Amino acid sequence: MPTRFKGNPTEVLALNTLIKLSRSLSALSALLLPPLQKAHGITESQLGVLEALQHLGPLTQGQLCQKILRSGSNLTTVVDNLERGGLVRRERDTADRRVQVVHLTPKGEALITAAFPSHVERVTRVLSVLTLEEQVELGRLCRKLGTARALPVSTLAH
Amino acid sequence: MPTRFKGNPTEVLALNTLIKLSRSLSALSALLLPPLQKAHGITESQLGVLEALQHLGPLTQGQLCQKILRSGSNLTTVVDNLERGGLVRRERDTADRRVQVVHLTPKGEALITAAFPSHVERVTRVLSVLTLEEQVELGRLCRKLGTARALPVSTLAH
DNA sequence: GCACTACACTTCGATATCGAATCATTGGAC
DNA sequence: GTCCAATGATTCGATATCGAAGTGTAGTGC
Repeated sequence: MPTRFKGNPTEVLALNTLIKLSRSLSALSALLLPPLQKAHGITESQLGVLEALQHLGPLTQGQLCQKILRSGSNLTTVVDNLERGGLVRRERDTADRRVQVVHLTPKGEALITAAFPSHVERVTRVLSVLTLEEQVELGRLCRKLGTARALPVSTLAH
Repeated sequence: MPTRFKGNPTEVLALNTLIKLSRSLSALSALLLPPLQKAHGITESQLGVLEALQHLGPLTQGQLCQKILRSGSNLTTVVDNLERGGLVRRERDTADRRVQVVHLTPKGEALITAAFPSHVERVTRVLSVLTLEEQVELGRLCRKLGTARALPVSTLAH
């Protein structure tokens, strides 16, 4: 499974770590998303949007971009699909007419209320292959990784 | 950033751990993929296929599916795009005519040879926000997570 | 040698995802 | 008031990704 790349040990470690990270998330997604799709007909991104709206109230599309870490153009598509399914509605902000505020509809509210608990249960069940301490440590490492920045090219020259 | 979900602590921990895992990978992808795209015009999946072919030699599409953990239909698309770009070619297996063997072309070989070292360097640089020990531990936790299985529904009833 | 099952891959229709270009609106400079 | 730069969202064209259904080939049982 690990890379066959012949590099120095630090490079091999970094590559293999990234591969494991990527594969673990793929594996989790394969376990968690089909039930959402089959039982409620929604995707991961749609769940993210619905959950944010339920817990935080109506949000602008820009705010939703922040929440689900996707591009603006992607968010337009996801909200389009949710709107077509009658789960959310857009409302133009009267103060700033560039802004679209996204609201949960009663149907969307009902769906997320029905879908989220069992999703949480599945997540908890799947993550339970790690002890609670391991989950904390994994979270810490991921959080630290998330702070990585692309260094300026000049630093390549050292 | 963490979920607003009001559940028991175990559920909240599991959800937050998953969110951090997902966000860390998104953050890494945002750093690593644009350079690949800009400098060489290839995507992450295409890199995965080209790298596998370079290190392992010609592979069937089924074998490539195993390597990059994607569905067969997706692999068809990715190989289609690589083939259109002249980076790989398909060759029908003479012994079993159902099988397509994917080969690197000289152009593909040149591209992956040019692209991979700088990619590895970027990966190493970005992962270096973690110590080597932390990378090892992160890899171990991810590996363990990847062994998670969906439990049968009956186990929900305890 | 025929039928049937299994397997490798492709096709199809859908959603996700991005970046670049575009559109509409806002708010500031003047 | 007019121009202009910035901002929020959409559109466009591309690739990725899936599952379901379809195609063609292999191999098995009889």
